[in-house]
Amino acid sequence: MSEPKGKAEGQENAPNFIHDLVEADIREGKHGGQVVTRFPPEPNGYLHIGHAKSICLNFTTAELSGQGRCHLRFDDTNPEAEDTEYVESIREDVRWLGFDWGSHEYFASDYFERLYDCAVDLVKRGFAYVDSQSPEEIREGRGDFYRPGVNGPFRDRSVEENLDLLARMRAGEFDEGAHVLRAKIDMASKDVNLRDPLMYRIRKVTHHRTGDDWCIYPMYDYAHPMSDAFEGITHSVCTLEFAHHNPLYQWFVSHFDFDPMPWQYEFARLNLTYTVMSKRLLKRLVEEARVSGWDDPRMPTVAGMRRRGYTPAAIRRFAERIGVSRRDSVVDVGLLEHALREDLNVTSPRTMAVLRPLKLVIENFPEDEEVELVAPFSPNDESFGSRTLHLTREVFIERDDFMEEPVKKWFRLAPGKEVRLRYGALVTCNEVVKDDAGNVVELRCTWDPESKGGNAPDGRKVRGTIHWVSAKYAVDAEVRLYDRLFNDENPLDEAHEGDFTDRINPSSLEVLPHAKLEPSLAARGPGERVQFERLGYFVVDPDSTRAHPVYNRTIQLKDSWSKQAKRN
RNA sequence: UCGGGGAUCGUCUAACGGCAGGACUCCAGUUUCUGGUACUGGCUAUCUAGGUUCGAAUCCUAGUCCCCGAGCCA
Repeated sequence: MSEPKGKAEGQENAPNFIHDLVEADIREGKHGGQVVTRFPPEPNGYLHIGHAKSICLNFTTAELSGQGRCHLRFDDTNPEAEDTEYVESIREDVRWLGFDWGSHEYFASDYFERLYDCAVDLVKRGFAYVDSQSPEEIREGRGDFYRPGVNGPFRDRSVEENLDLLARMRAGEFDEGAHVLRAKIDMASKDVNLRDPLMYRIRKVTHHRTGDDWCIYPMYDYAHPMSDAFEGITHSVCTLEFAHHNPLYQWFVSHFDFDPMPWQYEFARLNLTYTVMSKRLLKRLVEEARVSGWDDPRMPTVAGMRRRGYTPAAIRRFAERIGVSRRDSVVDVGLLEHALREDLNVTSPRTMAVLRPLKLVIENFPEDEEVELVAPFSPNDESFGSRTLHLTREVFIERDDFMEEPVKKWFRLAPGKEVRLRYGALVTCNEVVKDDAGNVVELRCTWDPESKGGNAPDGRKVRGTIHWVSAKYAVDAEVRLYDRLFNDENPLDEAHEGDFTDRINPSSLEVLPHAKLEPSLAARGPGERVQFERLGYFVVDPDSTRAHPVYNRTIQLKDSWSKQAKRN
């Protein structure tokens, strides 16, 4: 049965070689058609967009099989780095992204006893031994890329002695570094990972879950494949830098009778332009207070993106679009931003807010009069409903929407020009009021009372439409304007002088303390997303209160005018 | 001096010996009470050199460049 060649024509399927390969396994009935994957973070930090790619991959791969499942497993084998704080944030982030691991939440630390038993078994069968060399001696004995390693003096200890030593390691009789358990493989292997890799080390450190029950902890290389096998993982998906571990992974699991027998597959990790992704660097940003924390809206962490106003759907869509391959790549952050706008465009109510207010007085509008206007929350979707706006004698408009000496093709307000106040009325600017320093402080206009709602009865075309807020009803708010954290497409580019923190965009955050909101915006709670018409998408920050609303700019609308203006 | 992985529009990615396709970006236009959205059209790519073949991004040979690997981290 041959598939139609190529997917050309309106291909909706995201390119994804892992999916292709798993689908082939399902077709062939491998593992009885079962697909079990896992997302295995170490709880030592916050998840970022790179993890999100992996989460999406693992969960969607499992979905390929009708009865598949994806586990959430915390790889907590290094007690020094880990903490329950991170466990909770990871759970929250995965859930927020829209994935459900059901009852399949596991910890590598749950397997400590079983891992130990398996280690004892390997010792008994002559596949592991206790090495009592110092760390320096072990490193020396391992050789390097060009020289094979050499067998150490403890490599041929008797099974009895190894068993005794291992038991005493566990019992806490030895200091850290005194002994380690090593797999007995091949010190001369071309593959450095196979030169008797460490399985256990002594660490007298309290573990966030097992407390002081253990003072020996398994290494990733041993714990990870075994944990996969314990859980019945069929497809163990990880990033490319683990590719060298595959032979070792297979070595460990093949010494036991697991069914299914897991296999490891590697894909290229995500890199984004204008972004740093490594935990180490993100940590520096936090510690050096370049950002407000792990959930700073400029951070590529899931928590930061959530606070920024990203939607889970946008992130999932992005992950699907960029595909999965084995090629090192740097994805243009514009792709992420596009996926974001695409989702926000169809999910966000339209509202009006003025970021940098300029007062506009309608001189022929009676002082105490108000005009009620019904404005839809969406231009294309009636289900969003509408709200009532009040046009009053004094309104605020955006400073950027007025130009005293307009450039060519300027559609907005200028002396003598007529514009539409969106859903409001047509107004013409008559006079510009300035302060002593020559700054424009107020605009005096007249309106066409016949244009209530926004259109003139004579049908004349008015090109410019600007947003506005009634001065009488406006609600004061703080608006935080976020932009890309770095100026440089590749903040880590070594061709530059200095360090990546020198490439931080100084205007990645601008706080506007006195923005003016339409009243409907004051009642919204943290996490609610809206569009400020003509400006961008915004989200209510957790800092927001009824008395002091705070909105974060998620992303600007595409702006072909500013592009054109730059060319002029 | 070793081993592994990789190279296709500016970016990400398809094509598995048979018309180099899609998405983003960019450009031009239509619609529009958001200079938004939607819609239409357009530009742009097979690392290099040989070879096999009617036909090569794909197979072969030789090279070039990039990434990863020598933690008692994951």
